[in-house]
Amino acid sequence: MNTGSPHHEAVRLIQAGGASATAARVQVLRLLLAAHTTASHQTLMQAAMDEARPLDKVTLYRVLDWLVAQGLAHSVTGQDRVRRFSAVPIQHGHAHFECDACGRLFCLADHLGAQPRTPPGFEARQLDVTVHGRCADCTHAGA
Amino acid sequence: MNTGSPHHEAVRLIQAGGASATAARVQVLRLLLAAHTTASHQTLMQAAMDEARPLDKVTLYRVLDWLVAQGLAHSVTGQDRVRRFSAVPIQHGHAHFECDACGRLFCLADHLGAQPRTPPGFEARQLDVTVHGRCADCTHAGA
DNA sequence: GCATGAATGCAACCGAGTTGCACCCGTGCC
DNA sequence: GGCACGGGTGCAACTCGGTTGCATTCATGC
Repeated sequence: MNTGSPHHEAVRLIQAGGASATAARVQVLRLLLAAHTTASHQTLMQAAMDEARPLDKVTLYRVLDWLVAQGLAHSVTGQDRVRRFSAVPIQHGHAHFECDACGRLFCLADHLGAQPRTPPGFEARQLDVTVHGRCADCTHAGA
Repeated sequence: MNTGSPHHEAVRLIQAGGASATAARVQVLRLLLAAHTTASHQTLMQAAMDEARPLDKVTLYRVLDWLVAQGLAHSVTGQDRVRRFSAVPIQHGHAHFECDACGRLFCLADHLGAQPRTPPGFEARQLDVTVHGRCADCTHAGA
């Protein structure tokens, strides 16, 4: 198979779960795979527009939710209250980096540290670590 | 001084910065101090209503922003995209616990683990750790 | 070809948060 | 006492991310 093509890679990933690879799903997943950082709903809308295949915003929300439910993407909510999505497969417990200057969110490869102790009775299930600061671009631009 | 009275404690904290302790500021800070968990904007609106001293929502937003700017409160944005506020003084690097069942956010006393490694060029400034799971109330209710 | 269900598109809606502006009220000055 | 001034407050309208309801389209199995 042609794993070199982002399009076919997206189709392959979607069909791997036995689901039908509809145009919208393939397009969104392809855009997510192509994005180097996480992508917001708005970014994806714009990207779809740019390639002359505009997506309905509701369809986009539904496709994104579906991708997250399928484990093909994951979402992070930034400080600006905007959800951002990434096609990185869920490595449970990977950290994020949020740039305070440009607002972009990056997935970090590094694993997490120890989980903080929770009060008695509290049942911890997942750890969510976000590093705030400046991304390489903004550090460079500001220096 | 009467540190036993939440009201006077709030007045003292506000005036410590040389600012005027207006009714709205004292009321909001008092409500925050009285809350055992973090409080959302809506919670505070309701609490103010309950004590027959309703607050304008804009005033509340402005007072909260002011309190955060003064370092008298801090805000956390949950997965539900709602900001929650706490009067706990900023101990840089304290973690939060977000209950997936009831949505409440708690401040954890425990310190954070090691900061994940960031890619080259990235400048880390602050670490934000949130544990997801079920709070004591929800664990108890669900069992 | 046709029934069926999932996926899509459109419009209207919701809720958190913001902005603009008028008003109030305490303070300093004459 | 009257008045200008400025910070704080209240109201209304707005923005924006996201959701819901519903009709339509499309793929799929029979």
